[in-house]
This record gives sequence, structure tokens and C-alpha cells, in this order.
Amino acid sequence: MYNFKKIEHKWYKIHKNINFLKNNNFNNKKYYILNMFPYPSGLGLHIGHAIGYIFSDIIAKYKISKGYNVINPIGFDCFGLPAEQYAIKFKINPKLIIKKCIKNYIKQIKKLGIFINWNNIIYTHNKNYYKWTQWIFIKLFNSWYNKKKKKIYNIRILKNKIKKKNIYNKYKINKILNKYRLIYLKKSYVNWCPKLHTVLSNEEIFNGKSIRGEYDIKIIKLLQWHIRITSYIDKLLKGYKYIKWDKNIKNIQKKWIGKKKVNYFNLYINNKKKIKLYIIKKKNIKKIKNIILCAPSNNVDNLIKYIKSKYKLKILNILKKIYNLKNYKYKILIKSKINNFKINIYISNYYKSLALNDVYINYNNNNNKFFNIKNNLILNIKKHFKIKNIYFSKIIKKKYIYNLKDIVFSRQRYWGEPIPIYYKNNIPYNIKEKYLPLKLPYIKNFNKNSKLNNYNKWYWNIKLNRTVYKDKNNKNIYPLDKNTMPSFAGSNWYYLRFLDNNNNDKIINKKIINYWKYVDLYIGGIEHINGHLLYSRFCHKFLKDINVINTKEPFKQYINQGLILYNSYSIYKINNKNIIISYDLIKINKINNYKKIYINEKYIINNNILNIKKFLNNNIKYKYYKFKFNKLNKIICNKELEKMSKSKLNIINPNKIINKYGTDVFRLYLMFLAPFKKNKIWNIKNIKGIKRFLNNIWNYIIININNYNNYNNNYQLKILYNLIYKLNNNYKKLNFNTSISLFMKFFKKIKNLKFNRKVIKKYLILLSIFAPYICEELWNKLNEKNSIFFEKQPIINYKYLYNKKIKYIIMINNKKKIIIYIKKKNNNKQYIINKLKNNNLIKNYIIYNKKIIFIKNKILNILL
RNA sequence: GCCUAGAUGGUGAAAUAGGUAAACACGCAGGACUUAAAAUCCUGUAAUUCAAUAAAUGAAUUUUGCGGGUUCGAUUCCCGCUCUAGGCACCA
Repeated sequence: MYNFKKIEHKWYKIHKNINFLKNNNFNNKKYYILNMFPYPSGLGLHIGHAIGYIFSDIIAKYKISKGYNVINPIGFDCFGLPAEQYAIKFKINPKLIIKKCIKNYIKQIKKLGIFINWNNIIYTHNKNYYKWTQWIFIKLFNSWYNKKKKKIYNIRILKNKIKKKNIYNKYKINKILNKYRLIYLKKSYVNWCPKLHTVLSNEEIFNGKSIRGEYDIKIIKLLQWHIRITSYIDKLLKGYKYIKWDKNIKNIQKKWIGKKKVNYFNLYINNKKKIKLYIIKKKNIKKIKNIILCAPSNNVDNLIKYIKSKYKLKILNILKKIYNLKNYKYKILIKSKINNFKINIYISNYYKSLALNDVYINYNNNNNKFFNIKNNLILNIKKHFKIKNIYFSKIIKKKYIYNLKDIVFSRQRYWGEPIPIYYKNNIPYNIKEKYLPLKLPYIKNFNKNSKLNNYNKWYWNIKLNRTVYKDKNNKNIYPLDKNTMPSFAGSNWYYLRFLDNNNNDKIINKKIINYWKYVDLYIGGIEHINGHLLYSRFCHKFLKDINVINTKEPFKQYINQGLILYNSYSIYKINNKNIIISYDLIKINKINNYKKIYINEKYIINNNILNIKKFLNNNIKYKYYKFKFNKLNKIICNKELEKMSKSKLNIINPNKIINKYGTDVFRLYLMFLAPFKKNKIWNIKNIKGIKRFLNNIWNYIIININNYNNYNNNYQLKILYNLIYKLNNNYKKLNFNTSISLFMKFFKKIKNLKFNRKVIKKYLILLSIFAPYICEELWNKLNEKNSIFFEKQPIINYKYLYNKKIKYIIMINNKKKIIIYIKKKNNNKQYIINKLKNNNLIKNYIIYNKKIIFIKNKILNILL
């Protein structure tokens, strides 16, 4: 048994002081590998993160040993909702919470045995970082896209043009410019909670009520910043040519962008109100009969009111009918008179659209193609009938439509980058670049009212160029924008900043970016494809257009990491009552007004039963709650298999496993578990095999430590080169579970042969990439003075891989009978048949054959 | 509901320009060592049936979620389903 704790600690300390990664030798080949940076939550790093970091470390170490100049950095995406909520709960500034979390994360990352560029670390909430996030905001604000020339121009050019005309006043000019800016103001819908006095995300709402406090939600319109990503759609679509992503990943994004050529109609309701309607095939318009309006999440009642008032529909009958269909809980039939004809309008929540912005018509069950309608309703036609009862205008024109919308870029929160805009007579102006950053004020006694609009110093003095208190007598003071940016603002462009994280004068140095260019391999979850990955591509293209960088795409290759799935458990609380109800009762009694609360696995006894005593001991809040038990006098919890995530409280901390088995075993195990891309259900069952494997290697080498045999053994060299050959293929495929089994197979063979120092040393170099510490220690014990990570990858001598004989599988009626080996010079059909005529098992078959199928170098199949 | 991916022994999985299904592990069973346990090592291990023996063993059939198709041959390609997971725009 080797003492992994001692060894791993020793080599961690030594490696810390050696720089294996990034240097400034710009003549060397470069390799930029990057993991999606984590959001530092209180629960810390989980297995999913660990797999990602270990995977990228393996590739980084491989590339180093191939002579590349490698960068593999880490940073933290610090702004965001969870920290702010936590801050409200405990009345501390989010900055302090984040600081604690990051410390914990770094501690955990250091246990994984990975090489990280610690000098290049970034934090998005650091003012030296978000200064540049704000800088990008201003650049977007002051740019517009010329559709004819397909180029980005400064807004000043447009402004001067309009001014020259001398027709418009400054308000009108501002309105026009707002229609062109790449970041612009527009009203859009949000979930508003009057009681909490805040905007809520879909995730903060359950069954139509806010999760915090269980209050009602209203849908209101708010003036918000939007990014005009739609003007970059063609560029985004063209960009796929330059990147090496999986086909299906590209397809997901392409479909999300959803460019379609359509015909364009008007649909009239009550002769007055019209809905714009896009249709792909003209003839399909005849098939429309029913219309389904899609409500935002679980909020059908509000939608009915909205529709009633907007379209003045006479609602004849409302049938609250709950269908058994999965997502059709809120399907409601409204019979109304439209153009004196009856039409069925269904309302459903099956499309979870927050802003009511998306409108689709599904006209055909078979091929599920969609129409898109503008006026904030979703229409879905299930069956096709001949048209009788709706009136359509003639086709107006053909045009392109997109699924992708401009992105809402403002949040009504505190914990985000402040928007560097102030308002003069209601016209937005940006703070001058040289006065950035516009710092986020520090609020000590943090609570739910801690927002920028409650912060009394939130005014901009254009003379002093800093934030000030309001002073009625001073004419140079203007109110600042009270929104903050969403959390993806900082993650749009972070991969650039790693390369030059301390630069105060520029977003990035030109020389540096010209060398590193882009991320060669980007690793992250598939769930980010339609968000972060798309926004980053947009941002990169914009930065290219304003000459910050000169490459077309940010991520040359992208590999999506499979999700780690694990059981999550939840209990159910009746809305507005302090009652916890057993999950099976909800199903039996079809109860609707409940709230789902995730709980930790440790409170569960067998068969999903809640251990109430244990639960109450650690959750004092529920001490005075009533419990509604089932027939067996138990509280049953809901068990689901979901992705490992902090919000679901089903995360596994890697530290426990590392402490028990060591980093090397942990690393090998995670890679051995399953293919990297595959979703994996977490289990720890098979880890013993890895432990045994490393132990055996240790024992084998330690016993032979003074054996200096260095001879050339053909068989040993053959299996070694075979191993290297197959490992190299796996590096190309980016799949390492079979690499581990290759190492095991090799060791099985070699351990029964004479000890060969030369072969074993090469084996250690190969294995060190996966199990760094044990290999480093053994390398050292074999009297090597330098670190094993300065060694280059062993090179294959192909002479040894050459096979003299060819294997043939002989089949009778597609079933394997025997295997024969043929010399290369005899590799032909007739020779094999002749040979088989002398074989007792086969010769009769050959005589009576109907047909013989011969596949060169593989198979001879005799059909009878 | 729509979009995307996946499904192979008791378990994690391996094998796809269509050609020996189950590599490598875990678990289990038996054995060795030990007073005993743990650890370690060795042997066996997809299922069913048949033959035969003291025993080793041999033979046949079935099997990659379900139902079809193409093919001499399908885990792999095509069509139709089922189930599971992820995304659906303010979680990150």
C-alpha cells in the first residue's frame, strides 16, 4: 500500500513552484484550453466541475509534453442572483459572500492535481474587470449596423447625418438613434411581484406564485436595455464554417437562431384588431381552425384578462378543464365570436415564455412546422380543417424571420455591473470611457431594498465625472441608470481577459491576442449552447468589427461535457399555509396550490420517507409546521433523477472521496467512469478497481527499484508502442475511459514479464498525465532528478507495430466457426479456400456452399 | 408541447467507413493465505437448452429499449414507437 497522502502533499508543494504552463515565448506553438468558469456558490465545487477540470488538465499536460506553450486558466463568474438572495437572507453584502465562496473553490481546485495559471485568475466582480465589461457596453451603445454595407459604424456618423437634415429635435433624434444602436432601450415584459417589489425569474416562481413568500405575480412592461444580436444573425450563421464543433451542437444553435423565409399576412379579429402572421407555405393557411394562446409560466388567469382587454373578445364560456396531458394542465376552452363566427381558443402553459413575445402556430401534426406571429401571443393550431371562420388579408410580402430575439440586457438588481449611462432630459448618454469603471456602491447593511435606485448617491456629475449626491442647485448632476447588467455580461468576453488580466489601459494587448488568437479547446455543459456560447460568439464578432481582435470565432473547438445526474429529493408545502404534505397525497388528491422545496439526501430514510426528526433539527424554520401524513403515517418525498446542481441540493462534494482514496485514484476514476460527453448517473461503486490498479503498479516498481535491466525486448516494445498508438488516438477523439483500460491491460501483460526499466519509465511518462503524483514519486524513486512533466511524449517506432500475419474469421451462415491466420503473401480468397478444404470442421461446408463472401483482411463467410 | 441527446449482462461500460457482441472494471460465487476479520491473490461469471462424464468439457439456440425495413451480415443505416435526461430566453 502506498501512502498517497504523503506523496500527494509533497508533490503538490513542489509543483506549485514550477511553471509548467504559459510563457511569453511567442515563437512556440500555442494551445489555449479553457473550462467554462464556475459560479462560486456556497456549496462549493461538485463532481461535474471536477470532471471538467481534470479532463482539461489531462489535455493540457499532454500538450505540454508535446512541446506546446499551454494556457489553462481559471476565473470566477461572481455576479448573479443566488449571491444576492443569500445576501438578502443573511443581511451581508454579496461581495463578502462571494469572497468566502471563492476561497473554498480555490482550496478544492488545488486538490485536483491540476496545472492552472494562477497568475491569470479573473473575477468578474473585480472593478478592474468590469471596467471593461462597461467599456464593451459603451462601444455597443455607440455602434450601429449598416445592413446595406454589412458593417459596423460609429453612431456619430448617423447622428451627424440626421442633424444635417435639420428637421428633428433632439428627442426625435434620440428616438431614431435608439432604433439603430446595438444596445438600445425597449419595453418588454417581466414577472413583477408587488409584495416583494422586485422582478422575478421563471425559476423563482412555482405554480404561479413566488417561491419566496408565495405571493402573486403580475406581468408588467418595463423599459429595458436590449442587445441587437439579431443584426449579427447572418454573421453568426456563417461562422460555423470556421469552427470545429460537433454537428449536433451546431444544429442546436442554428435551430435556436431559427432563420426562416416566410409569407406575411394579417389575421383580423373583431374587424379591428389584427395580428401579424407569418406562414411558410401559403396553402397551409386553409388548415387553421383552432388557436392556442400560450400563457407565461403557470399564469393563465392573467393572460385571459390580458386577451379580453386587448382584443375585446366576448368570452362565452370558460371551461377550466385540466387535461391529463403532461404539460397541458392549464388548457382552457374559450368560445368566442370572431367575425361572427365561433372559434376555439385554447390557453396553455406548454410554452414557458416569460415575455409573451413568442408566437407560434402549429398547423400540422405530422411535420410540426411553425409560424411566427408578432403580437405577443402564441397560437397553436392542432388539426387542419377547411377555413370558415377567420379572415385573413392577402399576402403582403415575403421576409425572413428568426427565432432568436434581441437579448434583454438589464436587471433590476444590485449585484451586477452598473450600466454606465446617465440621463439628461430623459435622453441616455454614456459616461466617458476614461472615467470607467462606474463603481458598484458598497452597501454594508444589505437587505431587500438594497438596489441602485434606493442608493441616494446614484447621480453623475458631468464636470467632476464621478457619482455624487443629488443637489438641486447644481446643474451638472444627472441621474444614472438604475439597472445592472445580467450575469452573462461578464462571461461574454472573459476568455480574452485571461491572456492579459492586469492590463489597465486596454481590454487586451494586441501583441498578446495576435499570438493566442482564440480558445483552441473549450469545455463546458451542453446547457449553455443557446445562451453563453451564442452571446460570446456575438461579442467576439463585435470586438473584431471594432478592431480589438482579428479572429472570426472565439472557440475553435468545443466539447460538451456530459451532465452528472443524481437523485434529488423534495418535500411539498401548501401555499400560504404552514403545512407540509406527503407527496403521494398531492398525486391522489390532485392538489395544485403547492410549492416544491428541495431537501438534502441525508434527511431521507428508505423508500423516499422523510426523517422528520433529523430534518427539523437542522431546519428550525419548519419547527412549527403541521405535517399531513399519508395512510402509513409517513411523509413521502419526491425522488427525481436530475442534473447535479446547487439549486437542487443534490451535489456531491469531491473532497470526501479525495481524502479517502487520493487525488490520483479520483482522477483516474472520473475518467474511467464513462465517455466524457455522456450524461452519467453518479456512483462510486467501481472506484476500488482503480485503487487496486495503482497499488499494483506501486508494488511492482518498488520491488524492482534496484533492477537496472534496460534490454530491448521485441514483445515488450511491441505492446508499449501499441499502447502509445492507441492512447494517441484517444487524445484525438477526446475520450479517455478506454485509455485507462489500455493502461490496465498493458500492466496486466507486463507484470508477469521480466522487469524492464526502460519500458516502465516510458509507461510512467504516459500514465503521469492521468495520475500525476504517484508517477512523479515513482519517477523520482527510479533516480530521476527532474520532474516527469519535463519529459516529452515517447515516440512510436512503427517497425514494431507491423503485423506479419493477417487474421481471418471464418463464418458459416454468418456465424463464427474458426479463426485462421494467413501470411501476407497468401492474402487471397483462393488460397484461404484451399487451406480450408484441409480443415476437418470446415471442409464439408465448402463443398456444399451456395455462395462464398470474401472481405479482404477480415472475413470469409460461407453460405449454405 | 417543441428542439436536442441517450437506451448494450446483476452494475459502470467496450466494439460503429455495417463483419468475432460484452474488452477493461465493479459486484457476485468458489478457492488460497489467516485463529478470525479486513486486505491481497487465483478461478469462474450474458441467458436458456441439450449431450456426456469421476472431472475438465462440448454442442445448439436466444440476446444490444419495443415493432418493422434494407443487407450474405445491423449495437452501427432507414421508418415508426416507448422511456429517460437536458434546453425553451431573469439559475448559471
